[in-house]
Amino acid sequence: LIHGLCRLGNLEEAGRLVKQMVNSGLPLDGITYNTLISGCCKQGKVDEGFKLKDDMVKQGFKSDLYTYNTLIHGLCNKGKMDEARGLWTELKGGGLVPDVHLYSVMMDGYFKASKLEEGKSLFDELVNQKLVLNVVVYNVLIKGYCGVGNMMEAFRLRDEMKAKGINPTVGTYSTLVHGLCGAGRVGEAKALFDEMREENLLPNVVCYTALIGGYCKLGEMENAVSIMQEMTACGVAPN
RNA sequence: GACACCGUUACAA
Repeated sequence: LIHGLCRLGNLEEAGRLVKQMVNSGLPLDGITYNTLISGCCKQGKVDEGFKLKDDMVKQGFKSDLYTYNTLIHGLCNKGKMDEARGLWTELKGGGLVPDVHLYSVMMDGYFKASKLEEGKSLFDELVNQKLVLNVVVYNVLIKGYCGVGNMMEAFRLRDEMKAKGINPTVGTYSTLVHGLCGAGRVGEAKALFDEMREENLLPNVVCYTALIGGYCKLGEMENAVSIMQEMTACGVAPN
């Protein structure tokens, strides 16, 4: 129940449930704390999250990777990368080992803060750690390169992940479509839809919207409208 | 007690 309320952003009701638990003599456990911390961070209330972390430690629970990953994610979403890096150092000092979730959170944070080099060096570190790479890590990295207009590297990474047996997702292609459109390369973006279908991926509303945006940016409104009709014909409803 | 299962964290317009 608490998780569901947190996901909906209803921290007030979640808090009421917590009080009810405590009043009934049911102590919170570490997972419940982490759930609440995630709820706070999703609402941008990272400070509240830190208070809960202090509280859970006082109650005898250890902050684990869920705790740190969640708080670091919250900091990254606020662009507070120095503080995120501080927590990263803190968790390592406490004997925790960053996992692939945390690497992707940090990388994404650096890219969103336009710090490509920092994000890329985390990726290199991740590879050297011999942690198992996954599709999210690649999606994040590809987004980083798309964000700086380096489509060459973005596609090289797409090829690299496939070579490693990590299948791109629709999200991977949405990122690439958006990147190409941002560079005005809308024809190539449209051609990507065929590559997707060859990989048995069905373009969704995000992909189509990115492509429509590309045509709009070029002022090719008739093409934009025809894509909207095409998506509808393919059973993808515009939103 | 063992085993199994089991609630919390990351990416796209």
